[in-house]
Amino acid sequence: MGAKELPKNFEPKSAEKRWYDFWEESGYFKPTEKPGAKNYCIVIPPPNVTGVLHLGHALNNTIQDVLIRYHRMRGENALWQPGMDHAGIATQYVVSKELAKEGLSRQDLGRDKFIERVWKWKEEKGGQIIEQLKRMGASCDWNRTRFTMDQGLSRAVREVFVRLYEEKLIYRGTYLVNWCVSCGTALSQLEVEFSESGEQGQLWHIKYPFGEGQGGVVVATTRPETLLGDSAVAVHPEDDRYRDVVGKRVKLPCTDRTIPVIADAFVDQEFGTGALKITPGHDFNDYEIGLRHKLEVISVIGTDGKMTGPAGKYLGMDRFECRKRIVEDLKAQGLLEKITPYPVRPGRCYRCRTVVEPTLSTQWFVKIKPLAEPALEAVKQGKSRIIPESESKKYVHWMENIRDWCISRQIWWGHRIPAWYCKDCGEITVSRADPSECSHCHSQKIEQDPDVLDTWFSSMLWPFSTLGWPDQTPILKQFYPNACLVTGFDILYFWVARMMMMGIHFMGEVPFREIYLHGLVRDERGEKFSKTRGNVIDPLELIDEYGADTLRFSLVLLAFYGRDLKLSKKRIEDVKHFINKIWNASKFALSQLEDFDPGRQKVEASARSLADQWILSRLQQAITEVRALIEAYRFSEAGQAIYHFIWDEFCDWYLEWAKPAFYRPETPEQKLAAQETICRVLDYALRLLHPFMPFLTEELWQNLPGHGPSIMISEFPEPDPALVKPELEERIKDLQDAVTVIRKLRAENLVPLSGRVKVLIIISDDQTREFFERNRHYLECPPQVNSQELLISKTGQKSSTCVSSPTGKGEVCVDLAGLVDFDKELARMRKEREKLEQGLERVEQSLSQPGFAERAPREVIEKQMAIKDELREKLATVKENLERMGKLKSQGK
RNA sequence: GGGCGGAUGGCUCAGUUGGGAGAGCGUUGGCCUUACAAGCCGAAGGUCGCAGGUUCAAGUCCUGUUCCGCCCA
Repeated sequence: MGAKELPKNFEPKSAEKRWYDFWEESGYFKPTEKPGAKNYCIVIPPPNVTGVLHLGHALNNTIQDVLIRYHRMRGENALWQPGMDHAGIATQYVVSKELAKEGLSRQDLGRDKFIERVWKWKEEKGGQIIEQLKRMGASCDWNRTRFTMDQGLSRAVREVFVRLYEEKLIYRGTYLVNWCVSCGTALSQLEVEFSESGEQGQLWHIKYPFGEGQGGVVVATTRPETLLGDSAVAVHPEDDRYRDVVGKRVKLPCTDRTIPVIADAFVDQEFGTGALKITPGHDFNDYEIGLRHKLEVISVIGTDGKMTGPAGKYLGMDRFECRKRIVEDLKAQGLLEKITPYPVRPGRCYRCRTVVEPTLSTQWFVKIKPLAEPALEAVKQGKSRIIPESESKKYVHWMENIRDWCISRQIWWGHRIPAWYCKDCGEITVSRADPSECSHCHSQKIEQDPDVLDTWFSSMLWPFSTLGWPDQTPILKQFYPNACLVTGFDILYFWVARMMMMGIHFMGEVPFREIYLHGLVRDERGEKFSKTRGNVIDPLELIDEYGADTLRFSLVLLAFYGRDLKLSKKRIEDVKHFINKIWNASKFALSQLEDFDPGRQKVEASARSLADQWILSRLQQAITEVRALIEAYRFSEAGQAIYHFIWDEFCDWYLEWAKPAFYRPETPEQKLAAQETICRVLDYALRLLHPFMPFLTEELWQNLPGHGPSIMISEFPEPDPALVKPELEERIKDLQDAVTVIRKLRAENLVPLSGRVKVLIIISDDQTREFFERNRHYLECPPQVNSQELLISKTGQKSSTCVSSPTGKGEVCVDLAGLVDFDKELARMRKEREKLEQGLERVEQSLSQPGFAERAPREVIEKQMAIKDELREKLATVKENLERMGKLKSQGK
């Protein structure tokens, strides 16, 4: 080998840095702007500015990179638009924590100073994830990186808010909302999480005595402290137990109020006592019932989680403390009937895990139905295709049951709501530019709403705001709608649904042609990664240990269509082995190509050997498959197709068959043809693999004779029909079958490769026999048999010391020269016979099935007949051999 | 409670208009065969969750059922 000799192993660290810098400096990440080329745009799901790379990002971005590299290589104008999300609550939390270390709160700093501080934090520590994505090999156009709080994107937010307000699709009102007492802000429904298995709670059975007379009604509740805000007790209208009670009034314990007993069909008669306390101020269902019955809404828990004025003597007490006190007081009054354990599922803040308190509050909302309907239709009509299909059902279901969206948040970091309240006339001014006076009475005493918008309000504009909207930029025209969105199905509602609504509403067209939703990355036991479980794997550590390509390909192989994926070190090791295999095969191939120049040395197709033609034909098949599978978002199968082609076909068969052409060429043309073939196949195989393993493939490709500037901008392989040879493949298959049988017989009789054997192949069909004879070197070459000792014949003269087994086209006999273990061989053959008999029985049964001949299609009948014939022949061979061997054994030979 | 999905060799999963049950890993036997022991060549291993039905033919379609997962209430 010459100067180009490759190192023993692939060294990911140096290759990754080297090639990534090279690509970026060469400007390969930018769209090519080739005139006439198809536009292909993916916008990145913007990671949080506070985020660090986890395996979910790794998967998500690997898939996007596969797509974008694939389409780029197909010659399309490919733009992968990167950026980050300002993550309102999360970022404010991080910076507040930093401040706390200095003994400060955000209130100490004041709003403006705090915001300044957040920006400073963002510049210094935010956005680490961008650098981490680069380590994954992500080929985003980094010059176009956007941030949701950037000026441009903020302008888009304002434009959208104002337009929706003008269209009366945004309104302000006082309703029950999910309130986090710890974060001090309202949350949307989606930001409230429920624990998977429920939590241990209790059910308190409390007696509400009748206002007059004896007795009372017993209610069961998991939240006794809310009774202070009760407005009624409800029972089911058809509940006989309470028929006489409806309309009466009961005394509300711990207060001096009485409340009515009402009838409402919402009540579940089976639950508890069948009587439900109604607290419209602190429960969503009760709120609805309250509306139906015009009940008073009483807030007894404040925004700080402490009891309020209407709670009477419990004023100022924490809500959980109050629960204990209420229970004690009820006990003291003899009103507590019993306590039973009961699993509860309290809603918790997605950010801080505090139990969310439904609270009456004045907030901004988006009236969602008018926006949801077209977005629902778009998916139903296939304008945006959700992949996998099953996910679109969830989308439809969600959209059909969607409720108004609370968009105001009582935090500081985010897009401030562009609404100003007039102190004089009380009217609201909503404006694109900061106003100096009230638009109603021109008073200058106006004050901006202190709240900011839900972070999703800006990210829902991402597919067009990143491209310049509200300006009608050329790039917006070019790349909207985006070709594809790749994201996890966990944010289908949060993000995808909202982008659909906004895209259609403001751009008049769906934001994406296709939406690919992938699963969650889990650990090897199928559990979610979490800090509390302690099973978190840092992708960067994996990259350090195994290389980015290994991680990428591992994720791809596991990313089965529509499923969560279970990652383990073992799977990663497997891919490491595959990479090593590619490396070694390439090393071998390149070592044979040192004197080869594809530009100068033209090879006639006729000079190609059978093996050359075969591997080229198989390559076309691989190309066709990989293209189709990528386009169908079947990444795992695409990866497997490449794996199979490279390992099983290229390495295991072709390289072995090509070796004689390199080591002992019969003619220079033969060697040249093999060189041309190996060069071409390696070139194309690397290109097929490039979207999945960008670094390894570039490293190897740059060593190929006649390579271009970068594999990244080379053309993705297209199948060449002229090279597809199904008949040749069939005949090669016959050879491979024969080789496999020789190997099998050797292996089962423990004959090492060093042990010489004589092989006889009996083939009655003249054409096949002649083909075998002409290509006998292929039977010898993965070295199973010495050429002098291979006999191919029409009829057999089997020696007494041979073992044999049928192949599809004949019979293979291996002479063990006295080494036959008769018992073992007889056992093997009996098993072989048994299998064939079973198979034959099955086929014959299906053939003899009444109606089969009349109703089955001709090709099925023919196929079954062919199978039957083959099995029969094989069975006859085996039976004959069994008999022969039995005789030999009894003769004691 | 409602919606959706899954159940196929020890494990992870393929199986695309119904037509002789597949792959990778693991297990196991044998090989240092000059690209690769991170390798090579073999082998074993499944009544396709259960019960019905449609069909000449069901892992594949229909109905019911059990378990598991996810989402929503």
